[in-house]
Amino acid sequence: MQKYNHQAIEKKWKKNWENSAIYKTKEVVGKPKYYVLDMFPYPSGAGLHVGHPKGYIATDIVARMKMMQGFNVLHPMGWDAFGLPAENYALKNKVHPSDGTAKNIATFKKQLGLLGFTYDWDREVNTTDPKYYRWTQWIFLQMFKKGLAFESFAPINWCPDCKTGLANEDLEGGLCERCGSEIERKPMRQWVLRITDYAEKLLSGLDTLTAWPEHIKKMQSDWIGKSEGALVKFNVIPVQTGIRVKQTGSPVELGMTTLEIFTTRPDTLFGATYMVVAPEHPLIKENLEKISNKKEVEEYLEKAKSKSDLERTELQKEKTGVELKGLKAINPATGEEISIWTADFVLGQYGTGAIFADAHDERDFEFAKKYKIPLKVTIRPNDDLVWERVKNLEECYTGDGVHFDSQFLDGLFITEAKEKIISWLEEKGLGQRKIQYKLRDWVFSRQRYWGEPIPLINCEKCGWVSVPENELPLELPKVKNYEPSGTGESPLATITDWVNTTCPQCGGPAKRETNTMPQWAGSCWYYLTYTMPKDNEGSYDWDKNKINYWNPIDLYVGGAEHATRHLIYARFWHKFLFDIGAVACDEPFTRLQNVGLILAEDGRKMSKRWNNVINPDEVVAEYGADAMRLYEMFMGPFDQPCAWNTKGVVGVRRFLDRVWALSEKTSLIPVKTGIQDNKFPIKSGMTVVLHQTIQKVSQDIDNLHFNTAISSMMELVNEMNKVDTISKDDFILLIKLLSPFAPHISEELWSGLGNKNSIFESSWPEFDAELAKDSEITLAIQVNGKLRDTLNVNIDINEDKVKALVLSSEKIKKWLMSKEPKKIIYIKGKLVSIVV
RNA sequence: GGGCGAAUGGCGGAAUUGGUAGACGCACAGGUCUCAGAAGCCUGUGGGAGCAAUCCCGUGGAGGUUCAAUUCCUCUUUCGCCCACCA
Repeated sequence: MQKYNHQAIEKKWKKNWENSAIYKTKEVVGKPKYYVLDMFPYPSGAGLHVGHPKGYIATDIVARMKMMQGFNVLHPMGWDAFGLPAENYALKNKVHPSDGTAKNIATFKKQLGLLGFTYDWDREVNTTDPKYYRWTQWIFLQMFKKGLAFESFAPINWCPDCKTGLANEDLEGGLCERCGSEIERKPMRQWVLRITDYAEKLLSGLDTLTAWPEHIKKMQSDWIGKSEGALVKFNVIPVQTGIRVKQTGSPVELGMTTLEIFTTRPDTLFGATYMVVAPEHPLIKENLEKISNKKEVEEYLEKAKSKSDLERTELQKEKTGVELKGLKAINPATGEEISIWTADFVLGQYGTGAIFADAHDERDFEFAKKYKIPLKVTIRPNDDLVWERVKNLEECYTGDGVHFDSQFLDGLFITEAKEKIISWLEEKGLGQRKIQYKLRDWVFSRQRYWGEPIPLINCEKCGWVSVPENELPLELPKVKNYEPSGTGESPLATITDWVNTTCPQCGGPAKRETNTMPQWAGSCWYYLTYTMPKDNEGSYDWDKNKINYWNPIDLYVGGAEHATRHLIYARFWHKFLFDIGAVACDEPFTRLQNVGLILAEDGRKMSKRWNNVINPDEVVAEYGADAMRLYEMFMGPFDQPCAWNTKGVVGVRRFLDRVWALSEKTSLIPVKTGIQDNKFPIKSGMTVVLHQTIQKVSQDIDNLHFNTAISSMMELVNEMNKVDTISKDDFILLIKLLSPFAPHISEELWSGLGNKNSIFESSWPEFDAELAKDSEITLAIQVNGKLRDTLNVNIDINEDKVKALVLSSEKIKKWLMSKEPKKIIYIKGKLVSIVV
């Protein structure tokens, strides 16, 4: 018997699999389909470290089991190669992004190849391939046609380091998610996608995603941030040195304007004692001359403007603001005049950029205390002690209670009061019901080179016109200088012969849009491409039959960091495609699983910076791809972060060595009949534990509990090691269970048993509940809740017999101390509990 | 500040409609093999007491429910992740 030589075996089978094309995606009629997908990587210059393949190993295991279970399996891989990381890498290493990307893809592909995945490389996609982004552009044009893509000049997030505008989702606490620079707000011309039109669908769709982790759904619904409330109009009037201007003439003549606010608590309107507008609110600019402390206000605005977003959030402990003297608002419910303030804790971009303030909101309460603005309590808490403090304005009460001093709301609790006042506002024309979302529209253009060109043309006469669909793809021109200009113009703007074109509508002179799409564009729909057929030139066909055959994805695996970006964006695009009839399902990912990060041995993230990166190539060379695959699945729960430990690889390698050695024990035992269809009429000594393992491993793979699947196989192997011989049938079952995890060694052992086909063309072992049943079980016997004895009995024993046996046990007699048991509890197959 | 999740031996972790805590692996110790070492194999391995049988304690901490709690409830500590003035 030769020693297990992983290098020779893995090389042999990789080559063999390539030649036999067993991983080509099949669409056999009558078989169910299973589409299992990883979030595709962007091919960075650093190559893979051992953390990257964890998710890929998991999907590969699922894919292989599903294949053996008789599914048509689609398990593809591709490259998300546009965007800032690829471009920054290229700039740093002085290579053209397209050359750098091609090189990195080759490295990634080689590294993935070492691990023996089942990818069908005929279906590989690359987002930077014009044949691919032809359809990215096409989808964008459909959105443009439907008014979902629009030009905006509003201030956006600008990263001075990356020299580009960014979406809200690209920020982390006011910093650029990519480079950590402080973000500025800069007014710029932008293309924006109206994702907010889909806010409600994106939110309600979450309820249908029963196979998604709850915390991811929670993150998405928080990000969408739905609030139900009302818009309320306040009249604003000028006052002169405290004396109101006499009310004669029309409101307009009086200089009266209205200030609209959004609130989720319209029921506190009777207690509104002041208002606050954001520093950028137009009310200030429009009424500047009427403001008596104009100078003070202007100084405050100047200060607020110079504060970055980061400062604004960091300085949140202390709220600042200034009153707009000379202006007053009229509380529409009470008719009282109330003061108006500006403060930067009110955000210009949310709601209407203005609020009314009352005693039942923490921030309003705090601000009023600081600036000694009067407050009026209108809700009485149930608890008298709390009420005492609330009444004296010592505590802000935000909970439910009975309204008072609120006219027709008196005596009502919050929910009823809200309903009633909204009806009243609507009746009087003072306001209306309103649903507000935190989700912002998606800033979709980047002032960078390495992205999909936005296929629009600006004509002096016709305005923005689509590039005709039959002219797609609009290819990204090759340029020498692709560094970002920093002026807010894309590097493409300098290529005049590309920019200057003619209008497709009127034929007149026109200019191309020079901004490109963001990194996230290509990943919004790539999973559809894997299912689209290609013609001889490699062009994709939007073949609805094929797309709708494979989609939606049955299992999608990737990192939790994509919860609020890729996964929201992709759902948005998919829902749009559904609405225009381009796809048949309205959610793209039926089931989602998160991969837990693999940390370095020192517990930190693997990074060049810490010099703690482990390269998979070396692990594969020393211990084998099978050991590496097995270890990454064995190290802990799949969705939990876990530190790498090379000693652990040694452990699973020993396990593989033991499996290898086991094959020796099988050589003299003939194969029983019926092996091919997994029927085992003869019970061997191993049958019970074997069938328990079949059940456990099959269920665990379905649930992605790989660590316990592996430990149960280890237990089986330990059992097999205890006996002198094992039947070939039993051994075959073991290697079939092992094969999705460790494909190379399993294939070698399978072929060593004389099989001519691949183990992955054989069928998955079927679990037989009858065969998995133990005939004898161990009962635990407790006295007063403490374990005092165990009892081996036949599985079919009846209750009376058990009780008699228990009471006759010497150990138990000792603990009963000749007292009469008060109660005897028998849990069938588990335990007997005696109470004295 | 808010939300979500977690806490089990020296380490990674297992155990859920509440039912024998510590499976499996690592590490460690003893043995075997060897001239010797490595590897492999066998045995042991939560803490404490005892020659032993056996007993006591034990799942971050404090209570509670129960015949029985790692599991359920209340409070609390620590850590991780996400969001962060969203009216």
